[in-house]
Amino acid sequence: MKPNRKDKEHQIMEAALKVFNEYGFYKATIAKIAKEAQIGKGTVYEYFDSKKQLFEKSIIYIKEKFIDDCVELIKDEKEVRKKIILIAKYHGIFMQNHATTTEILLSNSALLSKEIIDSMMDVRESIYTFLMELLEEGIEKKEIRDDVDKKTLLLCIWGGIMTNYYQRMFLEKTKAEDIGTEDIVNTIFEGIGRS
Amino acid sequence: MKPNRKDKEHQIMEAALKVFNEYGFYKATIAKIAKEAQIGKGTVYEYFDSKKQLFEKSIIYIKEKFIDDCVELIKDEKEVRKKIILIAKYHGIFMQNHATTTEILLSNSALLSKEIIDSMMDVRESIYTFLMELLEEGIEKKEIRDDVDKKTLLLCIWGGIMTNYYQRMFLEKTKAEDIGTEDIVNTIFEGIGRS
Amino acid sequence: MKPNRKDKEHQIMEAALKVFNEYGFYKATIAKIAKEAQIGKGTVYEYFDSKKQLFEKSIIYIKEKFIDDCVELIKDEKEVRKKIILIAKYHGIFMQNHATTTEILLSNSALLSKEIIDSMMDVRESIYTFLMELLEEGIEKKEIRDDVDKKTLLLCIWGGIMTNYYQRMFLEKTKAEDIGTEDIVNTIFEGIGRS
Amino acid sequence: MKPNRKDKEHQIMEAALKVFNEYGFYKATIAKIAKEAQIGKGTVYEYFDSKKQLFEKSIIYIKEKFIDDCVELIKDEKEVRKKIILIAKYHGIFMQNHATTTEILLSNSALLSKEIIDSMMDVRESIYTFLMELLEEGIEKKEIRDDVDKKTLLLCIWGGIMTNYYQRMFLEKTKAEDIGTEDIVNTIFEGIGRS
DNA sequence: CATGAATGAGCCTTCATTCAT
DNA sequence: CATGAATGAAGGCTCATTCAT
Repeated sequence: MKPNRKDKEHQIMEAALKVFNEYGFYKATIAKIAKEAQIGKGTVYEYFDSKKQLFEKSIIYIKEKFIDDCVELIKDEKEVRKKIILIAKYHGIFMQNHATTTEILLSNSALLSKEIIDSMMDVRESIYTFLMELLEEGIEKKEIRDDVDKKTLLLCIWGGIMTNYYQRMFLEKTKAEDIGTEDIVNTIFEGIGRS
Repeated sequence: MKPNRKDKEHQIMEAALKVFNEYGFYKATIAKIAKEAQIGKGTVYEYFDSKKQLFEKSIIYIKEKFIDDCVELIKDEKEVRKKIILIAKYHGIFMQNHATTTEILLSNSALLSKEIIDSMMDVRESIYTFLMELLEEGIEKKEIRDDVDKKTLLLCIWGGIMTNYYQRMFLEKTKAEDIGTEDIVNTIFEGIGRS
Repeated sequence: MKPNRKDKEHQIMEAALKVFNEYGFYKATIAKIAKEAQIGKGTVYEYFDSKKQLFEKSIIYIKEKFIDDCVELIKDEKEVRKKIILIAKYHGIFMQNHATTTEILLSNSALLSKEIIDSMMDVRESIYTFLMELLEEGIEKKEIRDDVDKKTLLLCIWGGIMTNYYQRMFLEKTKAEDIGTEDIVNTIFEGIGRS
Repeated sequence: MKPNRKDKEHQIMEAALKVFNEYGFYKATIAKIAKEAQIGKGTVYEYFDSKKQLFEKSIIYIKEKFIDDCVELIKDEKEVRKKIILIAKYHGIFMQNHATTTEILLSNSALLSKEIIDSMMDVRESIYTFLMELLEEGIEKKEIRDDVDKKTLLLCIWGGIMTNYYQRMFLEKTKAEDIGTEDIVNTIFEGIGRS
């Protein structure tokens, strides 16, 4: 069974993600990516039109992988809060392996030209769509309050988790598995104010 | 009264922030910055050693401006929750004017090479230090719970606010002044869970 | 038979020598060298890391060519004095074609930054090593006196020849083949003093 | 007595020689020279039209100083061979202090653009003119042979001395005063061949 | 006169992209 | 299909020179 076109595309995207991750978009070079993928530079252009397109397709690819993994991960869990904890944990592991790229997807971007930022919006939207379904399930199950704008809730959850992970992992060099996810998620659920 | 060295430095940094903002670090060119500042390319190098240094000094400059403004803004307000609302609102306005650059400071970065990311840590730390003082005041005044790790609380607050603003402003194109800051902050204080 | 990597390197170095020769190191530009070699500017960097490296490799290349040619030239000549005459003559021709560059190798340098001067020492040393062998042969054959420090002898021979050629060719515009090499070498052998 | 125009010119040229010496022509900057001369950059241009002119006037200045010093130094010496030894020794000291610049004058140049090389010819010529007078004196006094072209003799003497000094001082890091000038000059007078 | 801030031409170097093999 | 040699546009940075003060 010889590897088909899709396999090669994946192989290139995996390499690209690794290199984008290590160097960021601008300092990542096609040469480095090709070397990482153990193919020739020209071959990259057989599968992708440009560096920009390779980047975009790579983050879409990784996003889909992330969402698929999440769906699988939470399928046996009933409680929404616990699902969120599972996703947050998984996201931590994911970040550890995909660092920069993951952030591009899930957190706020910066230093990118508007052009690149635009190319990431759709990806963010689909993450949010996935999370929104979870949130609606939580509202339905009366785990989550229904008296506040849902998008606001979503962004409070996600922003709280993301920012905690980002700070802990990238700035304080804590390992993903050592982060107290439960505390974070509980804090977001229960609020920071004194009741 | 002829403009002195500091004035020119500020003039260049303002231009730099505008251009970094518009194009991101890598696509911003010294030529563009010089043109924006209405000076010659060489002049930039009379005041800054390199593009990297100009970037770093610019974000430190804007951060200090942001913190100074915040201090001024909240000095007559007693309640910490309201102080946070004021800061969140101001931050929205600030983002509107400094967009990308502000985020570099306040949100999560991405796509940057590790080198640049490192240069931003100190800046982030000083923002967090400022916010932490606020949070400790809130704990003392019994507005904020004291049974959870303070850093976690801080990151939940800030992440929630930032992510909401980011999404609303950059992705949904809402104007800063139209964002329901109170709802966001209240949600973070009261939690997203059903009590 | 397509040209291989070595051929291209040589092609670039030949062009580089021509341009360094014409303009000196600092005024020679990669653009000029590339144009001379009839290739793109970027191609130069496929074969050499930097302008400095290109310069260094070029002078090493030309030195080796010079020494190889000399070895070939003198192999059938028995008398050392005549070998030296042959080398001096060949050196004149060589200078005519490589002017500045040859001098960098064989004469005294000047106006170079210390960095560049350093990079030339090894090259000079290997020329001297080659000539020293000749000199030792001359001592053994009793053609050359053995009561004076050998390095001093070497430098008197070479300095006398070089300086004569330099003056004649570059300052008086005499053609290499019109220089009375025998007179020069004889003068050095016999001394300038009245016996 | 306020310093007049000539004094300031000399002050600048002294500084220029120091800097040209340290960095070579191309890496020497007007900024460095002005700083060394403890004046403003603009002031240099009050006295000299361009960097090139400053360089040329500086080497002419130093050459005249060198020749004047030599004339003074040898005025009480009768024997030409000893005069040459004195000059060679003084030249060594001079090189030590003016290194690169001296060489530009006295040895063979290299790596310079033709333009600069041309500007040095006159200077070299006047050194040779001075030495030629000495040589003619030697011929008259029957210290030096008269059966060989005088220019050839001159260049053999000077080339032998210069090359020895250059090698010893710059490549072998010997101090000027430790060089066996007598051996060198004797070798040139007596020849390198076995009599 | 003296100054040094301002300038922009110019150059080395990088790298996405192309294309002949 | 796969390759990687070749390319040239583009950008950071330097520095001789100018000129307003």
